[in-house]
Amino acid sequence: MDTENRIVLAMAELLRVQGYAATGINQLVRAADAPTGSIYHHFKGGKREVAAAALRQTGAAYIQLLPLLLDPHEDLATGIEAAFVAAGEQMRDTGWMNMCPVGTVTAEIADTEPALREVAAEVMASWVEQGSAYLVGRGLPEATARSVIHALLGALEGAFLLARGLRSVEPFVAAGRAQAAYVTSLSGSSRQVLA
Amino acid sequence: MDTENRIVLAMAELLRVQGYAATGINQLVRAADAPTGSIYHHFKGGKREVAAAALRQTGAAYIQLLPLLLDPHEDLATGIEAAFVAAGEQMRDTGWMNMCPVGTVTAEIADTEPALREVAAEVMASWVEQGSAYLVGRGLPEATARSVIHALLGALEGAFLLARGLRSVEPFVAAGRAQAAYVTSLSGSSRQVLA
DNA sequence: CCTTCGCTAGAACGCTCTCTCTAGAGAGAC
DNA sequence: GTCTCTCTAGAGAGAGCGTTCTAGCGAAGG
Repeated sequence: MDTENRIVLAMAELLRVQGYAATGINQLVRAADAPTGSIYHHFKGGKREVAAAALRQTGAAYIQLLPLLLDPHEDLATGIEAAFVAAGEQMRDTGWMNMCPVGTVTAEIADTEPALREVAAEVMASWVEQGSAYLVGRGLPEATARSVIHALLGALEGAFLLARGLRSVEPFVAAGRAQAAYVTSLSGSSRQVLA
Repeated sequence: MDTENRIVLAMAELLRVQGYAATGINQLVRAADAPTGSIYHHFKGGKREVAAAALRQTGAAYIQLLPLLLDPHEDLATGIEAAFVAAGEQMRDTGWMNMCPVGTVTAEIADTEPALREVAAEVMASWVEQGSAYLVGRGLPEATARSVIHALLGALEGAFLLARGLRSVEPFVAAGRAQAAYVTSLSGSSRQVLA
């Protein structure tokens, strides 16, 4: 793998685990096994630009998990519940590391690093776009799909946060149950969001 | 107000806005208008101990909002939906600052500051405890209440995160709608979680 | 062969960080 | 008064930060 990619991947991993401010260039140098000079050669914007690249790359990768996890289930609600449980178990099995650098970073830099916050917003917006397109494909009306994907993404990021603090899969199980019930209620007796 | 309290409050505010790693002692000194010496006099553990106190204090304060926001509504689901919308509007009106230091901090320090992570876990556990007690008081069975409060807290923290990145109230509206539908489904036709 | 150029390499700079240390102000006990 | 003790006050140490800079390696082109 080339150096540039190693740098981005190492940065993504560090952001995921400890956020932006706590991640130093020296640490990145060690993790990516690349000299300081190379980092500034490939990313003239320095630490900030490497972080932006890492957020974009992992953001694009993560949303592809949506169809991967939900396609196998004919019933959307069942698939969602299973996906949340799976995410929780994976988190537990990897020592409660947060699985989403975008989530880890957004909170801490939103008011101190405007450029990075915009990158995070861009990534999240693309999640909403692609996610709601997928849900439309699964039979939800456009407006409903947008609302559901917002709720799903929020519940997922929130579950990561709680699980990371509590070191328990319970937030994932509960979130999956709630989102499944919500989605079920949409196609059930009342279709109030459809209008 | 005495110095010790000023320090804790200033730290809570800084954590809320920019997280733990990005918050420096000098910044805290300026914000709390207290000399460096005083900080280390009151908190021998330094920055870490101040942060722990701030997390505990705001954690205790925040859970008290639950009855405050939900008591006025006879229907639990309606109250939840309204509370989410209100939280979103307040966040928008305060310039999209995250309203929860615990959430802002947990992700970034979970793997680098074990002592603080434990404090965050303590705070979150007390939220679950007090929150589920409240929901039991509102008529939910014990096990259901625990699951619901996990889902609610997760959805709330997740909505903060998304809203902070996207600078939009849409995550709050969507989360409120989803959680309301979930709670309604519990007392509706099917009581599957009750067993 | 030699030149060019993308990239590696890491020393060094100026700055900021957390924390320690010494000095003294101010209130209360006697 | 004066002794005591809590707390204020901020300069300074030592480490680490992000970034810049110069030097040179090694493959491609002529």
